[in-house]
Amino acid sequence: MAHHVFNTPDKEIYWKDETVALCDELLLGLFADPLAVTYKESPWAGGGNAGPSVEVMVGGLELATLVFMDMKVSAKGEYEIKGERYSKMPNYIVDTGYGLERFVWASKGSPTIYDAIFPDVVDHISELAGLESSVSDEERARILAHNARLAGMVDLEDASLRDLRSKIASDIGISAEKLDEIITPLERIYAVADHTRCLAYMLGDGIIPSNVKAGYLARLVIRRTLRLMKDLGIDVPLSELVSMQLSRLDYAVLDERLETIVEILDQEEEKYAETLEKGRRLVKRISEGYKKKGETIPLSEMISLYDSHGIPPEIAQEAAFEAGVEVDLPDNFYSRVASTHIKSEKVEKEEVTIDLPETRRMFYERPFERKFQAKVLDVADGNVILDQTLFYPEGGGQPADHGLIRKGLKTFRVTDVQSVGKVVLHKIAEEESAAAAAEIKPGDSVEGEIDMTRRLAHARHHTAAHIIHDSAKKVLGSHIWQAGAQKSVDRARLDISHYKRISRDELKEIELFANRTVMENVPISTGWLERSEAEKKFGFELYQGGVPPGKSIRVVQVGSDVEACAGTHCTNTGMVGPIKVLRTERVQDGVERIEFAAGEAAVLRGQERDDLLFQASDTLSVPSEQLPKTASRFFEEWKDLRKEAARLKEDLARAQMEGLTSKAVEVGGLKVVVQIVENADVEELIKAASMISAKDYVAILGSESNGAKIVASVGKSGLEKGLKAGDIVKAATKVVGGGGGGKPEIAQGGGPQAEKLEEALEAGLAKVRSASGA
RNA sequence: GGGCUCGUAGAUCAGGGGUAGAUCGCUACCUUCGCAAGGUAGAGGCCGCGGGUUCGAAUCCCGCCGAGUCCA
Repeated sequence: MAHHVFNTPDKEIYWKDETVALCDELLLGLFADPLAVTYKESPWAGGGNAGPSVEVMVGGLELATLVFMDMKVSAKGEYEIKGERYSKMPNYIVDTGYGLERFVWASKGSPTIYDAIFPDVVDHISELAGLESSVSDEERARILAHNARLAGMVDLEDASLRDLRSKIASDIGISAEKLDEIITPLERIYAVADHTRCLAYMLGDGIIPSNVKAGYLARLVIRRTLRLMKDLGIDVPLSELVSMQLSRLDYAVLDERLETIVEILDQEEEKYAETLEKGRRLVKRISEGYKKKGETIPLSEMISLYDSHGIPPEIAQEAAFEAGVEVDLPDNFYSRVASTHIKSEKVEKEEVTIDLPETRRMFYERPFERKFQAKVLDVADGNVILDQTLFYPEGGGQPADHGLIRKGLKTFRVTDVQSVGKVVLHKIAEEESAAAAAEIKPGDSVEGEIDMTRRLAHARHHTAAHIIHDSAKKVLGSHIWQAGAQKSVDRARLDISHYKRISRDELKEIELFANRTVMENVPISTGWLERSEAEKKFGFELYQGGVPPGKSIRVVQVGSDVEACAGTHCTNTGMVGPIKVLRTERVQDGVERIEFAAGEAAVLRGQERDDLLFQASDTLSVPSEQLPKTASRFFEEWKDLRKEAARLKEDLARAQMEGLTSKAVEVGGLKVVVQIVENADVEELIKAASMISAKDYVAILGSESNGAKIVASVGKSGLEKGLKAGDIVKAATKVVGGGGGGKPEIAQGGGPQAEKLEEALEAGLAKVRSASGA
């Protein structure tokens, strides 16, 4: 229950005093005791606005909040509330919220609001948790009532929950522990009851859990509820409880919707279990690391676990404890997390207003006319403003029209069209804008001409977007809602709300349905309707692309799809031409993007794909039908060959080893092999070298493959003398103009000057000589 | 919209410029009347994709794709 009052500088309806007076009147009408009513004023801020607020309490129970918004966020504002700066607004608004259900509670005298509103649900949850119903137990009822009254009077921001508890306990005359023991499970039950109902509403309204925005809120509620259920030992799927809540909502939920909601919840429950499981493993690994070092897990690690892996600190602590490591976990954990996030700066939008009469927009009545006459009202910053236009300004995901503006024999290209307030701006091409400013003057008559190819491509994509949206709804379910759209000349995309990835088969079906709608060639009707009338007729599903302003809205009907839409459309679905779905993308959790092309663009995109097929089948010399089979065959063969090559290299190295060791020279008491191995790559050299050094030789091997490659390895005796393979390689590769390095046992390197390979190996040998003290 | 994390064997993950690893699972053999356990051997990797830097990239840089998570 809420109502708003908008006051403007010219017209004040009512403000604080009168609002409170009205509230007082209402309460006195309902309650006999005026002394039980308390008003408490405090600053309020939220959603970019702020102002004073008044809490209305009866017997400790907050029944209503009266908010008086008269400030907005402003970097240079003179008031500071909750760490943000605000300045006064010209308009001031009264926003009151009366808790209907709280009134019911207050009048019924039940122990808590939940017992008053949905006793059956509370009973059911209590039963699942193995607790007796609270309502029947008189002592509990008394304690709860007392608790509620006192809790309502204390501002939680000022006092900690623990202080509050002990105060209440002593008031009632029991120990704080006893109070805790009674209240904690009950609080959880009420919380589950409350959260599941909240979820019933949210999901019933079509919100899909996500990692952003409202969907994220839904996910948070789901997870919190799951944790509460676990604490209570309730072992039924969350979807069961929410279904129960849904069944008792005041509006009917369709079976299909219910099925979707159950699926969403089950999926969320499973996902959360997975996240937690993954989290526990991660904590265990991290714990082991700290255990080895004999340290406790620092706060920074806990924050990172929560922040980037979603592992609640309690669960992390539990898992760490199991691994035998202590955790540094302060009480104000969550506010510590918050402080690591930098507050995003809100940019104040400068409202541009142009003081010119409204531009008449003719593109709705005459959608396929190319040319029009108009009078110039103004020219500013390369923008021409006319009294009327056929140019469609960018809006609703449809880009602006392009075209020409003619004055006499001079023509100027229009490269952008924007709608600012009621006025349409025609942007002249950068390089022509100076000439246009010189030529075109207010009062002139000009002719406009629309680039119809571009306009039609937009229209096709726009209409196609409506058709795809409709098809997606048919294929995926009625929970589909448009979450954004963008059209262009050669492709378009439509974002829809959906709780899982669209499968390849579903995508094909959507494409097929869409093209059937095209082939049915049904007329598209567009027209202006009174907002309330349109809503009554078509429901809120009209507002797929957002809620447009104004008293009357433009309604576009494409087959079974009806939307409020300001774009330019085809006249019938056949005009759209073929629709080709190109791909899907998961733009966020819970939002799928469908990319598609319509009309000529669809044909072109199709041809591009055919080209890919032709090119691929051409290189493989097989017909395209056999591409998948051939490709996988080649891939398998390639893997086999790779393995075989590795085996052969090993064999080859082994075979070469004997020949190489027989040519060893003695340097400083070490047997050293210095050889060029023809046609060997690095891998082969490494294998050979490591085999040679295994027999306690020093190997310096080189080959020419794509420049000079040099590998050195040092056996046991060499290592004992402090000889390092890396040093040998570094000395050798310097000669061929490159570099190298590695471990003491084996190292590799190379350089571009292959002709100096022999010299390089000599340098390597010289290094051995000097290092071994010979 | 912004931040953070992660893509390596069938699974879970190490490695973070220098010959791709561990554990579980899988296959074969040994042991057994048979199974489990144990022992031995082996198979299994475009280190997500594409660029760049480098003598050399799974590793560093950039872009893309995919997944997760937190915040407003």
